[in-house]
Amino acid sequence: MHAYVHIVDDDPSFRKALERRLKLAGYRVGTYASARELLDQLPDDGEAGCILLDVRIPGMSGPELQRRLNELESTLPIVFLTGHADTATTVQAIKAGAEDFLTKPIASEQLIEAITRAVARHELVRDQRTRLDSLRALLAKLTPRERQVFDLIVCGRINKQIAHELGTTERTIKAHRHQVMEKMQVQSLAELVSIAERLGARASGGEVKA
Amino acid sequence: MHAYVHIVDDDPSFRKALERRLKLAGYRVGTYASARELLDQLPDDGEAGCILLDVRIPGMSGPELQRRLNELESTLPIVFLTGHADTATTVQAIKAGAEDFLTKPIASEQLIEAITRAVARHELVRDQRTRLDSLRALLAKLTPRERQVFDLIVCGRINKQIAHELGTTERTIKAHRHQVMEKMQVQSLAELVSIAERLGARASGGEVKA
DNA sequence: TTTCATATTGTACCATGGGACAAGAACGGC
DNA sequence: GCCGTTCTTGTCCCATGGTACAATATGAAA
Repeated sequence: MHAYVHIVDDDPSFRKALERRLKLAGYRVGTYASARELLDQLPDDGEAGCILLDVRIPGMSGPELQRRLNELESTLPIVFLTGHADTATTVQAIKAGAEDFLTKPIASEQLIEAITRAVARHELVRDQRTRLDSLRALLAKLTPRERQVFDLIVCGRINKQIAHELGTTERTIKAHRHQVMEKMQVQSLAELVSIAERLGARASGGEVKA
Repeated sequence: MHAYVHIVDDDPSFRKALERRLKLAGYRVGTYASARELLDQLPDDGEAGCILLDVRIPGMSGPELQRRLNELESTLPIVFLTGHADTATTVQAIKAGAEDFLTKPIASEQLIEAITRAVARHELVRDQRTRLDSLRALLAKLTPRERQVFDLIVCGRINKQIAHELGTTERTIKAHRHQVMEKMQVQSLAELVSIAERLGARASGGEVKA
C-alpha cells in the first residue's frame, strides 16, 4: 500500500522522528510546520491517506484546521496527536468527524493501528464521495427546465400533472422526461428516484398541491 | 418542557444533589444506582429525555451500558459525566454516539446546556425512528411473495421481467403489485422507491441479470 | 369440515409512458 | 445574419401499468 500520511506539527524534531517511523512502516509522508502550510499545498483527496494533526500549533489550531478542511469538503480523515488533551477539545474533535485522538508519546503500534483505520475509512468515504460526485455532475447537466421536470418526476407526479404545474403540454413533458432519463443515464424511474434520494434532491412529495 | 433525565451514578449524595438541581430547572428525574437498575426499568423511548451516565460505576460500566443500549436500539442520548476522563474512553464514548462527555465537578449552566442539546437531539432521532418504524411495520405486513415483488419493483424491473424471474405470469404480478402499493400506502412508484431507499431495503439494481 | 389467507390466472378496457418522425419559436453568441 | 441550445408541440402507435369482474387452488387454522 502506498497510503500518504500528512504530518502537521510545529516541532521539527518530532516531525522528523515521526516521518522516519512511518516511512519504515511503508507509508509515504508529507510534513507541514503549520496548518497554513498544509492548506497551501492541499493534499490530493484522490489518493488514500490521512492527516496526523497536532492540536496546539502556531497560527491556526488543529481544530480550526479541521473545521476549514470540513468546509473545503476534504475527505482526508484526521488523527489528532497531541501532548495535552483536555476533554472538551477531544469531544469537539471527534464530534467534528476526527478519526481518532491520541496523546503523545504514542507507541508505534498504536499509532500505526490508528493510521491503518483512518486510511481504510478514507478509501470508503473517498469512493462514496466519488460516486456521489458523478451523480451530481449528471444532475448539473440538466437544463433548468429539465431540472424542474426531474424534481416533479421523482416526487411521483405523472406527466399530466407536471404539464399542468409547469403550464405546458403533456407532449412537452414527455420530451423533457426523455432528456432527463437520457442525461441521468438511467433506464427506469426507480433508478432515477434512487439517485434523487441519495443526492437528497427530492421533496418526498406524496401530496399534490391542489 | 417535561423532558426526563435519567441519572445513573453509584454515589447517592451526588444523585440527590443532581436530582435537586435538575428538578429546579424543570426536569423530571429518574435515578439509578447501577446500569442494571436502569436496564431493568428501561425508560420509555417515547418521551423526550436523556441519560446522565457515570463512567465508572459498580457492575456494568458506563460504556458497557452504552453498548447495551445501542444493541437495544435505544434512542436516548447519553451524556457522560465522570470524575476521571481518560482520552481513550472519551473518544470511544463519542464515537459510539454519546451526546457529550463532561467532567465533575460541572457548573449547572454547562450541565443544563448539554442536557438541553441532548434532549433536543432526542426529539429529532425519536421522530425519525418513529417514522422509520411505521414504514418497517408496513413492509412487515407484506406476504413473502409480495415482498419478493416489492424488491424487484424498487429495483426497476417491469412486470414482465418480474413474472419471468418468479416463474409466474404478468397478470399475477399485477395482482401482487396492487397489494404492495395498497399495503405500503403509496400512490406512486416514486414513493415506493423512496421508502425502500430510506429502509435500506433496495438493491439499487439497474442491471438485469440475463 | 369450514373458513381464511395466500397465491394464482384470465379477459377486457383504459390510462400512462415512451419512441418515431417532424418541426416551430426564442435567445444568445459568433 | 447564421448557428446552436433550449423549450416547445403535434400525430401515430405500441408497450406497460392499473382496474373491474371473476375464478381456482392450496394450506393452515378453527
